[in-house]
Amino acid sequence: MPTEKQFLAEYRNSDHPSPSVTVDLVIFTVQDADLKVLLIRRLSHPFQGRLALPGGFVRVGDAYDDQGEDVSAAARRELEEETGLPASEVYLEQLYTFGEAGRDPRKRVISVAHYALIRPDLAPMVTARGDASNAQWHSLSLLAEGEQTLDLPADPLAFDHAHILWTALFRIRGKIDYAPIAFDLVPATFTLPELRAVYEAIKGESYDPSNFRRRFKRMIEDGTIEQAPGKRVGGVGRPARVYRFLRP
Amino acid sequence: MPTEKQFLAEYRNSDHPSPSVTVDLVIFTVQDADLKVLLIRRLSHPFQGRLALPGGFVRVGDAYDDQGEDVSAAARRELEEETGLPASEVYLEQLYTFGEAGRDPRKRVISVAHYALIRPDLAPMVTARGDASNAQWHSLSLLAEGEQTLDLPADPLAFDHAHILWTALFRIRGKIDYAPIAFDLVPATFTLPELRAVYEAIKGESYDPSNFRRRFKRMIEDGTIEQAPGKRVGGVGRPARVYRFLRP
DNA sequence: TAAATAGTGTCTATGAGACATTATGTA
DNA sequence: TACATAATGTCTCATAGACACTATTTA
Repeated sequence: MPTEKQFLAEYRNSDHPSPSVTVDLVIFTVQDADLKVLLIRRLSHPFQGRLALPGGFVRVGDAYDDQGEDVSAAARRELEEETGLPASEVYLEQLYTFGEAGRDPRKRVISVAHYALIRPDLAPMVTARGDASNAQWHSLSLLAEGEQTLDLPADPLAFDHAHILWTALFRIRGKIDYAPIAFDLVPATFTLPELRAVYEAIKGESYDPSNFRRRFKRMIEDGTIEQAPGKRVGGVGRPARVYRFLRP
Repeated sequence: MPTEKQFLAEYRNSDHPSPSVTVDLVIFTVQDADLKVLLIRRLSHPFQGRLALPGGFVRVGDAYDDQGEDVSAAARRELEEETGLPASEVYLEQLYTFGEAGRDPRKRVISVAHYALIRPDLAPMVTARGDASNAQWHSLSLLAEGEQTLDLPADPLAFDHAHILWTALFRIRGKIDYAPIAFDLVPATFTLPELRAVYEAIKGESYDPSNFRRRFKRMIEDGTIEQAPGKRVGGVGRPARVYRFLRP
């Protein structure tokens, strides 16, 4: 009976074929009360010319003492490569793993999809970079209203990315009701109307301003958000108070 | 510029090393008001002799026209192999993908964890089979009370399986509040006290029988559950009415 | 001053927690 | 009949929806 050490020393990889594993990213932001997602235009086959989610391969090592990068690290790395933003400034979470055979016509690819939330003050930096990233923000407002499929007939997404995008939208719609993810879609200081616009963009429905206010009045009493100095000036109408989210 | 067809014809797999992909299963049942999970005793290295979650490799094909089985199909297959039950009788859902480098000391393995819910009338069949499956039900009642780590010091689980198990428990604790998963943990006909025992086992807290009853009175009015003929006889005390869940 | 938007107050319906009370079976 | 458990009823409080009203800014 070998010891565990001996077993590992003699272990050889089996000869079964292995899949490739990728991470795909559904990167959201809210600009002008409008939910947007970052998509790239594919330059090569397959699905050449189609819009697609940003993503890439998980780097795998075959050395005994280096198995490569964590899947979560691959997601962070891709996020930084695609947006130019440090992952520390972005909310990033694993979404779901899409592992249907044939979802990539080239070979067996299993995708661990993630979603990310970009604050609107950082969103313009993503598309204003000089480098070769051809990523653009695309509005989801048309889709959110009709609850239709996310495949616009005129411009369907590559691979199963419409399915992934729909899954991500469904996830944040559910999660915003019980987790403070809306604060990752407003600037560090924000007004209650701005926060409400995030909820309305994600849920695709309007909220009563008064009742929405009351909902966050409790968070002020809790100490989860606090009033910040200054007001939002410049627009028409009464300026709104400014708040800051205190991450627990 | 090649067409997509030409591109695919000329496509060759890159020479990057690929990971192995497995599915691991967190299989729950509730017996005698007690949440239980199905674990196997590992017979070989690594972690020989330790308890572990059932699981296995996703079968991957390298032929152009056969990329192997879907990840979800692999989970169903493993579920049937480990339990002997048809997957159609079991609730099965993807949980999370665990892709940390080094989580398997042999080589890079990415695990797409799933969880399953077995009705208590089927649970005895899982462990009463003649074949070589050395799976056993293990109670989680000790762990649920103290909210401690799931690694019992005396018998820690193999790999990162304690982490996976904790993630699954956390998931069903949240999901039972808004999805009808409790009905997958009672027989086809059940009493309200039986259903309440499932909630109490999963949440690790007790429910007021009266308020719990009111909560499901609405489902009777909705038509999501209906009264079934007969009563639960045999025990002491007043026999309880029997209900049936009408899957929407 | 008018328009626009921010913020407050109030009425009501619904649902949950706590707990007393009644009903129906078995030993 | 005593006991155990199922089922019902009630009181109270917290919260959400609807909506009327007040406050503060700009044009």
